[in-house]
Amino acid sequence: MNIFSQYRDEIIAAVNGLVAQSALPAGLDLSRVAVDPPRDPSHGDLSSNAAMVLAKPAGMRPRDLAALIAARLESANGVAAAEIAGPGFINLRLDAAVWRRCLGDILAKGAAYGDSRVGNGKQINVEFVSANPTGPLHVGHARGAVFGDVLAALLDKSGYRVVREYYINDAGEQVDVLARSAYLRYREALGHAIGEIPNGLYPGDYLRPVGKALAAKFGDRWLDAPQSEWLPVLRAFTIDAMMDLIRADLAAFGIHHDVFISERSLVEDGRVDAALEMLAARDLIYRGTLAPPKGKRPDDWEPREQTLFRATAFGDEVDRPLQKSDGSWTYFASDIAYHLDKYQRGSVKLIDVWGADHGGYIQRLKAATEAVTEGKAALDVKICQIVRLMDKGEPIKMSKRAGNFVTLRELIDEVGLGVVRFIMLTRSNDAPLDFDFTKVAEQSRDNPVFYVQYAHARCHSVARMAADAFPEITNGDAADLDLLRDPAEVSLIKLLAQYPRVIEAAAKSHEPHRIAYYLYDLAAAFHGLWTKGREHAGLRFIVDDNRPLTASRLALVRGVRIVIASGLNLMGVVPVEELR
RNA sequence: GACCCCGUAGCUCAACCGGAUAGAGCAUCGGAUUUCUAAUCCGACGGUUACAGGUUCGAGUCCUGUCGGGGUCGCCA
Repeated sequence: MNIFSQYRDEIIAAVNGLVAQSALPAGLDLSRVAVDPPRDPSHGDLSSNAAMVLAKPAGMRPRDLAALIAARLESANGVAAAEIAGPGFINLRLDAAVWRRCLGDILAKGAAYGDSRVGNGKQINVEFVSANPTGPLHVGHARGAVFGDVLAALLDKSGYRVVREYYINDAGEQVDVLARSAYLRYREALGHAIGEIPNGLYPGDYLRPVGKALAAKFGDRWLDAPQSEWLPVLRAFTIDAMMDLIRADLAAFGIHHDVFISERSLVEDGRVDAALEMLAARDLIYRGTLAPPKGKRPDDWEPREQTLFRATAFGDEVDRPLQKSDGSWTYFASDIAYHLDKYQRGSVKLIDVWGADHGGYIQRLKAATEAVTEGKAALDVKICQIVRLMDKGEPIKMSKRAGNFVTLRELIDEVGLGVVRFIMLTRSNDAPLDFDFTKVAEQSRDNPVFYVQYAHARCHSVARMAADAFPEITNGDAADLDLLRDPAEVSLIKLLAQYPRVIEAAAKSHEPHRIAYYLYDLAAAFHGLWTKGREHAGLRFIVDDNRPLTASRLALVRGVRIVIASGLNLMGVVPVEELR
């Protein structure tokens, strides 16, 4: 039950009633009618802009229209008052009983509270991580990994059929570099001195075990063989090893993908050719020469004729190359085939989660997706800005070249899985994020993970204490929610009632960080009520000589616990019951 | 030079498809502790939402331009 959409329906019913009376013209566009919680509590419980957005098409003054709608709402179920305010807002005040029913609903639904059907069973494909199979995951991947995973969870909860997907970039130059790097480690494993790893190859130690495994499997078979012979073999072997590494990292990070797709397999199965033929048949591919970039021109610029996709026909800046000079496909070409493939497997909504450095690539892939699916699939690309690792407010210097970059595994071991995941969602995805090792280990209010976990633990603590005071009270007790009358209690329930709306909005806007902010607010409200009980004994959750009141307050605490646990679970963070 | 993201309190950031008096935390100052875990809470201070125009009943949010920070820029992914 989403109280906001429920009363939005009431308002629309009221408008339709006025249309039926011919008080309003038919055919009004109701899509902009919204029902929101007002910022200022004196504006009631729910606030709607209906009269303001409908005034012009209805040919009325906003406040006059608001009066008509409000008059009809007065008699709506659960409405205590419908007032007109400001330029034409309709403010609804609800019966206290409505809020108590909300709490009852939360308790009844438990973990299913907040589920919705807005996705209507539609299949949606979320592609995330998709790190090159050239090494273990590092902090740079962590943010996109959490973002994609939680977005997928959010869409799942909102009634979509979610496909979580990882695209393996195993067809380009990078994996050849990887194979040559592994070859050196293979020589090393066979006792040959290899010296410094040459510039441009992967220096990481993680390739040493691969070298040993290659030596164990092939002996000295490739030692004096030409590169053309060993490269494909070593490449396949090493990619497999890297993907094993990455899958293990993902598992340690609590992430599961439903589908892993190999770029190479798309090329080898002729899927790229097929996709490009579809475009060619519609005259969207041609041979041509691109103009050099304006302003800063690369030193070695010379005009070249290339195979180009007509991206400009779909809103991109320039047409984009599909083929390298050696005849192989560019990454872009196989990506076109890949996105067509996602569509053909049943997803009309596609989401890609990328790092900020790929921002310049969005337009062309949206253009290509539109072209190759003939406008039937919509691609949304979410960009995650960089994570700056800090310690005590000072940036930590990292360089891949020196091999001292922080792996995802090290990060998890150092601060814990839940902390990493939560912190990654404490910023909007398109803002850079500071990850401070000192701060996230702190147990204080400016560490949101701790703060929210503490609220959850407190809920459990109260339940434990209550079990001592009233051994006979159980979770199954039918609590009389009418006893929850303190304004602070009621406003806590109102906050709980917003949860389904937060989930829906986060899912719709593809912004999982909203859960983190909501949970922080909820935790603050709960801590506040808790402290009130210290100051006024009558507001304690456990009231020694009043069993019925204690039972109803425990029900409220249970509601808080359910919602915090639900939000944390969505974020992939395990709610803790104790913090000691 | 072009394109994308960002610019909100001293600092780090929110602001729900455009809504009413722009909100939190930190910092600063002042309070609350015989505890259902004070690892917490309450209050005060703090704003020309970078700047200039525009759209409209209404703009931090949308459009145009300027300035500043970051990212990207023909066969890397």
